[in-house]
Amino acid sequence: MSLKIASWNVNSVRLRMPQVERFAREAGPDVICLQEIKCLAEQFPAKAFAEAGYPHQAICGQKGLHGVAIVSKHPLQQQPVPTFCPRNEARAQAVEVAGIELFNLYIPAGGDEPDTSTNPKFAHKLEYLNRAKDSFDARTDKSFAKVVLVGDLNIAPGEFDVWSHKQMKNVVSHTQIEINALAAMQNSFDFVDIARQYQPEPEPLFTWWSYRSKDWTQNNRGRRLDHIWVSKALTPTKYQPNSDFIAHTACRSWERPSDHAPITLELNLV
DNA sequence: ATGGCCGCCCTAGGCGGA
Repeated sequence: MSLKIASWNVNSVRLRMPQVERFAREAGPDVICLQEIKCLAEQFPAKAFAEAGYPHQAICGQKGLHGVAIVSKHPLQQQPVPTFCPRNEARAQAVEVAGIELFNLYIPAGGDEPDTSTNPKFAHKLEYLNRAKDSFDARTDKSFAKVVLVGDLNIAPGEFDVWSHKQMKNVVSHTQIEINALAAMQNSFDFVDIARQYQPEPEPLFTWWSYRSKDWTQNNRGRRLDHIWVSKALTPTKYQPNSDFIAHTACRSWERPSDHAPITLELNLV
C-alpha cells in the first residue's frame, strides 16, 4: 500500500479552504498536514474537509495565530501533544495513521535579529528546536520506528535551499546557529531529509516566497522552509526524481495564495 | 539601503509573519 502525505502552511485555513480543496482534488494526498490554520478548533472547516474525503481529523488550534491540523482519508489516533513549544502555542501535534507515527510541526519564525540575548523570538525558536532534539534523543526505537515528521520548520538548511547563500547567511532562517540546531534535531533520530534525496543539491529547491515581491517568479527569491523527514525504517530503497516527492510550486501562483507551496511524499509501505 | 505584502483581531492600526 502507498500513503501520500502532504504538508502545507496555508496561512489561514478558513480563507484558503477553496485552495486546499483544489489541491486535494489535484494532488490526491491521503493525509494533509496543515500549519498556520489561524483559528480555534471549533472554527476549523471540519465539515468541508469531511465532504472532500477527509473525515478523520486532529485539530490543534488557537485564536488568530499559528495552529496545526491533520486531516486524513484513513483513521487516525491522536498522540499526546509534543511539548516542544516553550510557550505552549499550537505549534506541534502527533498522530498515528496507517501504522506510522506522524509529527506535524510549525517551528517559530524567530523574529529579525539572530541573537538570543536581544531577541526573545530567536531564543524561543532555538528552545523549540532543542526540546524537540531532546525528546527524540530520549527514544530508544530510532532504528525500527516508522516516523514521519513534516511541517514548516522555518529553516532553510542548505546553501541551495535559499536564493542566495551569501546574502542570506545572517538572515534568520539561514543562520549557522539555526542550521546547527536543526541538524542536531534531525540527527537525534537519524531522520532523512527526503526532499534532498529526490532533488539533490546543487539544484535549488524552494517552498516559500515572500509576499513582498510583485512577482515571485521574476527573481525566484525563495527559501526551502517546509520539510518532510522520515525515519530509517521508512527510507525508500531507491529515489526517482520528481515522482514520489513533489514541491507543488504552481500553487504559489493561484489567486490570493499562501506564501508557502505544499509538498507531498508518496510512501510505499511494505 | 530600504521596504516592499499579507491575515488576524472586540474594524483599525498593531502585531506576527520570515
